[in-house]
Amino acid sequence: MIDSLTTPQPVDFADVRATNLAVVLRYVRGHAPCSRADIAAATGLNKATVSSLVTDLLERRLVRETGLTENRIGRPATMLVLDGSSYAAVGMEVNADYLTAVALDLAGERLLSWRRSFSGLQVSPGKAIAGVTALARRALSRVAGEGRQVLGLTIGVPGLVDADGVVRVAPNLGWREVDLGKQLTAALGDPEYPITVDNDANLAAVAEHRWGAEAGVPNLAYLAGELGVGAGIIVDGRLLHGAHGFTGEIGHVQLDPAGPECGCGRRGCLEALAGVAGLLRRANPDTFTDGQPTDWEPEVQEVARRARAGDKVALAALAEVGGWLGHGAAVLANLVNPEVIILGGYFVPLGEWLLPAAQEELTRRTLAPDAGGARLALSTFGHDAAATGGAAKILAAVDAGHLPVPASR
Amino acid sequence: MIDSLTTPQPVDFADVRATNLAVVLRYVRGHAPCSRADIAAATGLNKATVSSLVTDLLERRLVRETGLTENRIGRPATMLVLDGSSYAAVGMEVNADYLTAVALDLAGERLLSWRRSFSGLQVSPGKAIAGVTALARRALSRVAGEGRQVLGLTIGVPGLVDADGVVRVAPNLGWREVDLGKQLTAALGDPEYPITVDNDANLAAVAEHRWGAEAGVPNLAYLAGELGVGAGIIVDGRLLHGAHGFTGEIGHVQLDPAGPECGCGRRGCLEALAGVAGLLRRANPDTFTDGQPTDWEPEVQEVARRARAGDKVALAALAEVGGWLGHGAAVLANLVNPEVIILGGYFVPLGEWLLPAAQEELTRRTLAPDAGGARLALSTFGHDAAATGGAAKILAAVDAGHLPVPASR
DNA sequence: TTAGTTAGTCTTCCGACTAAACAAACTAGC
DNA sequence: GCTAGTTTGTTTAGTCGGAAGACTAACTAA
Repeated sequence: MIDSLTTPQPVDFADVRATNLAVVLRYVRGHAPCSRADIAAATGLNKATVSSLVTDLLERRLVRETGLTENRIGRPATMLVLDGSSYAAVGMEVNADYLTAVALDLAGERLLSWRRSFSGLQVSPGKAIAGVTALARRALSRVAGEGRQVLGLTIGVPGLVDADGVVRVAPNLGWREVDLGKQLTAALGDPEYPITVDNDANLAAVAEHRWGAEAGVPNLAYLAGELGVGAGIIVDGRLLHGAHGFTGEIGHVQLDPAGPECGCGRRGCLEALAGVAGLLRRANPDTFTDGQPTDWEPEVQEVARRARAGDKVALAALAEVGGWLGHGAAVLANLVNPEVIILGGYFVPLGEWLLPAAQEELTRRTLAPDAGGARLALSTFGHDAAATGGAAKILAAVDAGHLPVPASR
Repeated sequence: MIDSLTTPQPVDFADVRATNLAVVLRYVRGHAPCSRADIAAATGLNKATVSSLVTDLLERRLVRETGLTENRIGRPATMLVLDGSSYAAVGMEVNADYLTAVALDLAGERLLSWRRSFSGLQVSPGKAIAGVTALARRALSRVAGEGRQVLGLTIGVPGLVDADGVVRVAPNLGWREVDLGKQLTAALGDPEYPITVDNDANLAAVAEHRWGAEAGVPNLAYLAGELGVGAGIIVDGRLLHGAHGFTGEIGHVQLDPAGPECGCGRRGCLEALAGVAGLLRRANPDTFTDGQPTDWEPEVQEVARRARAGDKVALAALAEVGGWLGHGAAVLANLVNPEVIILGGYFVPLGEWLLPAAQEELTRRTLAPDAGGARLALSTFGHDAAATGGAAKILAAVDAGHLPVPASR
């Protein structure tokens, strides 16, 4: 169906063409090498129409003929594959500990995946943006050097990002009211392609939705455990943004009024119970100090090592944190009813010990576990989930019909 | 733009026509008496196209010429208004205490609003469905008697309703796995129009979104306080359904592990703290007994009376419940970021005393109250919010392009 | 070599929108 | 009262994109 909920948005032929081009493009993406006849049969479009659409896509270099023909009875088919080579989408992430840049070609092939250490809290927003710009420039010139047209750049930030790309608050970067989108656009010289900013968990959810182990599941949530805890929520195939773009802020939902103190001033927030600091406090009752650890990865690895070795304190800490994680996941499950909740961040390396307790608690707390309960799963992305999601978001826009105009010719 | 996220869904001229018919219809609905020229100017459609579309809508009797012409320079315009008279949408609600039926014409005018007392818990699902069917028949024959074509029937149920219209669990009706949609369809003799089932809070949210005091706000939630507490969530203009249709089940989110016992076996769920029983327990510490009150309205009125008279116990109970209500609303606000949370059910008659504490608590608990905080508001619908929403959902489908085929002629 | 099968293109048609001219119906002003 | 001006809505011609089906191409099988 045609979407027409927002008021005066008439439709004409260009829209029909764009939509059908996108339909064909998506089919080619999803069904690897396929012929025009396949497309016509599957989509219901007329053979002639498919031919015309494919010609258009070939001219735009979005699709390529492999020449290979199958070996069956009848005339052999010229097979089509997605031609990623002419385009690239760039995703980035700013985090307390690192900057990440990922570039994907149109087919989703990873062109580059860079990571640079970075101290978000120790530099001013201006300096941070300079660092981001530098990394973006390198990534952009790399893909441009390969002759690719850049389709867009999306950057993920751990904080509240409004609809205009302004970072309203990012506690773990020390940012308030930073207009990252505008500044980055200016620094990169107002390029043609769109530059957008989004919450990191939102982007990670998009990555999972598109290329993760649970790709294609229309209702999923991504729950990221880092210094903060945030969620990205996809319902009915759409990423939720809400009135101001601040969905999924589950980190400061209070689970236990008698719980440990949280940075926000309250007690027993999910973040305090199941954020990195919450785990490390419990796992290291004697040595833990309350300053936010900038680079917590070694400490998390140490906890994993102890758990593997059977350390009682570590195992108890993991079970308890797992329980709170399940409690938090249950809030998500009850409110937005995802089919699967994908855990990211430090939950992944410790998943082996967190998951059993978390899944049990989650199941206990969902109203109809047999019918509506959510599964927990571990993210298969590494540190580049959000950056990959940023690139994925751009490719999703192409799939939705915003085809790039042919660059040369 | 044309919506094409779900995979193979090509578009042709019929879709273009349907979309543009809907565009014109929505414009007429929103801009009361207006001329063809107005529509063309506002939508960007060509005057000739608008004429053609309007002719089509006139034939379908969705729109009517008022004949009235404005008194300005130039040729007078023939004004168009929505013609509700040929169609009707029926919404119903099954509740623990009553059955409701509402019929609206296409313009949203209320054709009937009936309420029948009913004891959900004291009759079998079969008997209950017989009662629903009887009321539905009366409503349907009434609107049919007025010469109206029925566009659809939607029925709201306080419980988990899956995507197929099966009521999986409805604690306050004592239902499990009741295929209400199928049974009602059969009982009404497989009519042409769609018969659907949805959660009552979901439907109430639709009603608010369409005709409430906050109509048109694209991000809103409806929080219903009855025996249970449930939410309907609209994000970016769409009602959330989730993987199984079980969104908004906030009633058994635990806010206080040390709180009062809840029917679900845990402690301190929002429902136990801020459901009707939770309030009455606190307001009547001496006389309250724990059986679920079937008809709680008189008792709520009594609490209101006492509050008005300055009764300390009642005021303290209301302040405390208001606080928990704000806490629950904050969970909603942090997860799905609505602009406004509309309170329904018993929260309305007691809103005067609940709101201050609730709003304060909500504001305290949202991460960026200045930027993303949600407002609380009271529903302006009475008992027929869900039923009205059921009818509204059908009219929304018409607005989205599912135009009825012309009945006669 | 011929029959059968499948792929893809070509041609014709139709439906829906645009553009621009035009007819209709009014007001304003001399 | 007549003309000029203005606005509405229809008519006509033209364009675009998809559907249907004939047709060509290229192969397998026997």
